[in-house]
Amino acid sequence: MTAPEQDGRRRKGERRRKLLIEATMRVIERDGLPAVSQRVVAQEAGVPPSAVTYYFPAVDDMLVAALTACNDDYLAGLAECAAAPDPLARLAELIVESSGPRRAYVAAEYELFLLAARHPALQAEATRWVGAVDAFLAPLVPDPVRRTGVAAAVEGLFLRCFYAADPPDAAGVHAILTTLVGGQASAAAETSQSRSADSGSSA
Amino acid sequence: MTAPEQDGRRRKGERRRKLLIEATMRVIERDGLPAVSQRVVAQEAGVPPSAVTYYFPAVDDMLVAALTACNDDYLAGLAECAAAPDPLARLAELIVESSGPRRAYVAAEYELFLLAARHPALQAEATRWVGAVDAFLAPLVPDPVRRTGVAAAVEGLFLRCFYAADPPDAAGVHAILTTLVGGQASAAAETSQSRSADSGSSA
DNA sequence: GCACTACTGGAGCAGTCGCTCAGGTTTTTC
DNA sequence: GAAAAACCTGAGCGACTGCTCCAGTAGTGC
Repeated sequence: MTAPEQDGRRRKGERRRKLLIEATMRVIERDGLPAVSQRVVAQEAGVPPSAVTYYFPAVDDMLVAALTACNDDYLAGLAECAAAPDPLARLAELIVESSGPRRAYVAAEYELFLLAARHPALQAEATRWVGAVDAFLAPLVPDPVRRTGVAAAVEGLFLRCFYAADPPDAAGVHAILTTLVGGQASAAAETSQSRSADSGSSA
Repeated sequence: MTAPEQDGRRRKGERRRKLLIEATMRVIERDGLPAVSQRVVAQEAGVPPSAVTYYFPAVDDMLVAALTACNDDYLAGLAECAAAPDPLARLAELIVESSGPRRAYVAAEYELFLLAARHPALQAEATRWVGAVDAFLAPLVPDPVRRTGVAAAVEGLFLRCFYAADPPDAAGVHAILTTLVGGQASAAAETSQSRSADSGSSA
């Protein structure tokens, strides 16, 4: 009765499974979701095509696994933002990363949303993400109507950073977020929004 | 020297070209962008596969044409919103339609954004849409920082209406938009935003 | 040693893919 | 009428697709 994580065979399998998911993400980033196929991913990962079939019975399963993993990653990033001293500033950084090192993840995340309309398993993932964003914003934006609007803006900003020719920088995104959250603050106020006054007044 | 629009041959060709684009949109809505192929679109349109090749030398050309047509359609819708007595309310209706009769167009529009990162021709289309939204919001939101935020929220709301299991209704979207635009107005303010200073926005 | 399980990977099948091509029909021009 | 232009199509080629099958190998438990 060896535990799965101690079984050398299973550990090797898990490692390879992860390798395949990462390869899938790279393919999505480079050539888009339509380019994902067993053979392409296999070559990207440096494994024979049949290995892909072994870990993911169908291509669809591989896609779901990759997109779910991507969502996990984003949720972890969001949790990190919430724990930061200035959550909104950290979120702005996370958003801006979409134009650089994390391009693959944004592409995958939005392919996820698009696929969610047709795929029940991914519908749940999309809902999970939306719920997390709402929870993240709750302490900062008490009004639920405004909060939904800010959440929508976060989605839009992710998207814009991904496809725009000249994406905004972290400071710009931060200014936008504070403006939408603050409400009465008209222009990009230089007030560092680091005080936690709003967390106590309306909890 | 007959004008192209009077030539019976060309008119028939244009009609068929339009038919193919509409078929492409239907395929995108039903099975997603990866499902688009010459043969599938041909069957959807009820024409032989070679007819697709005749009008669109490559599948990529067909995709670009369909997505551009979709963008044209959205830009026309936005122009109509700007001309309405209450632009924001009309925009809310346009957004909510994404969960119903115009599902195909939202799917296509976001596939456009995703493809834009890789395809120059679609990059220009995406920029055109973003510019139009900005122009639409300009009279309503003077502050450019806030305006960019509201524009991002509009994108996010479109997306949410598309994939959400229970999408918001027009009144809800309208409340969100007025809250974000109004700034200090916390809940859905009843202020009718019916000034007609935005007649200059063209295209 | 043995049986058992997890993983490996080459071969191959039926189907679809994008795309070409040669020849056909309809419409316009002269 | 003839010639030209635009539109139309069935056949088919090589490449790729998802997926199956099955004879292997490596690691585990006894």
